Amino acid sequence: MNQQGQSGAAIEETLRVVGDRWSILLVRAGLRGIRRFDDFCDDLGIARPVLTERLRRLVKFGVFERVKYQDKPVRYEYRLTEAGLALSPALVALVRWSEEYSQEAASETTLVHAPCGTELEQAFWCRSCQTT
Amino acid sequence: MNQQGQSGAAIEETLRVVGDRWSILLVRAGLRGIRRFDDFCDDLGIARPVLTERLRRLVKFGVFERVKYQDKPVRYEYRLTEAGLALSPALVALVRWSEEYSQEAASETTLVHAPCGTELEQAFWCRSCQTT
DNA sequence: AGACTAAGTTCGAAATCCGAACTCAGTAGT
DNA sequence: ACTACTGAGTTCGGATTTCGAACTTAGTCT
Repeated sequence: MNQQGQSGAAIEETLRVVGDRWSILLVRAGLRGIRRFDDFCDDLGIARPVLTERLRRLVKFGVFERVKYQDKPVRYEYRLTEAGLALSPALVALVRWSEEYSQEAASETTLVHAPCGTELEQAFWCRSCQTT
Repeated sequence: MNQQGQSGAAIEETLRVVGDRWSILLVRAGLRGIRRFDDFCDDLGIARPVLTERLRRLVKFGVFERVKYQDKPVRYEYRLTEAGLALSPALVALVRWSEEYSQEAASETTLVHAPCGTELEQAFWCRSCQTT
């Protein structure tokens, strides 16, 4: 396995979208089913004005979408888009890292292969060679 | 594939270490071979006082180590530790995301399987079943 | 001596973040 | 019809972070 090309702008690009202290946490909350403004607020302890700004930005970048969920008093909630869901491999990698290398690692999260129960590894996979 | 346990504190843990605007960029610079203070500074355009603070913190958390590389005028450089290198799967996942979902995606980075030249995918791999 | 290198520090100005209180539209209870 | 409540925000002044530019320190090179 080797690296080619200059991954120059690629990470900057992603970090421009989710590279602040809250956005990744918002995505994780979204993955856990949180959708409402006040719930994000309570769950993360983020300040309201910052939450407003972050959600707007994430909507602009296509990570969340703002969906009307009732009319009488018009109310909107925020749902992860396909692009937002696609961030989960990155989140998984970050969780993994804390489990293996963080000193305070007190967590127990594991991903398990449903058919056999073995803990999953995250690896590079070459589909044509059928090897890692 | 299914998820178990509450990944509650796990991501917060990682983000406490690399969750600011610069740390992940510093790790990426480290992976590209950058080691010296001024080079990090020039490469990222980070303000010097912030760079000082970030490197110290990353050393404290075991991502970089501060290594003396000459005596006469005592000079130190910063090298990624094993834990720091272990962040690369997360970086790869972030690069991938920008390639697939970012609007401005102008990048060309690919990881290639050296033996056969096929572009690598990132997937979950169950070692015992030998399947994804 | 004078210029240069490299890793930081110091400083005041600018941008962000924060909590707490407020707005707005509508609903529910008495 | 008055009051209380809900939920998605906005407004505000103060605290924290970040910034760029200039400075320091120790030692080398000419």
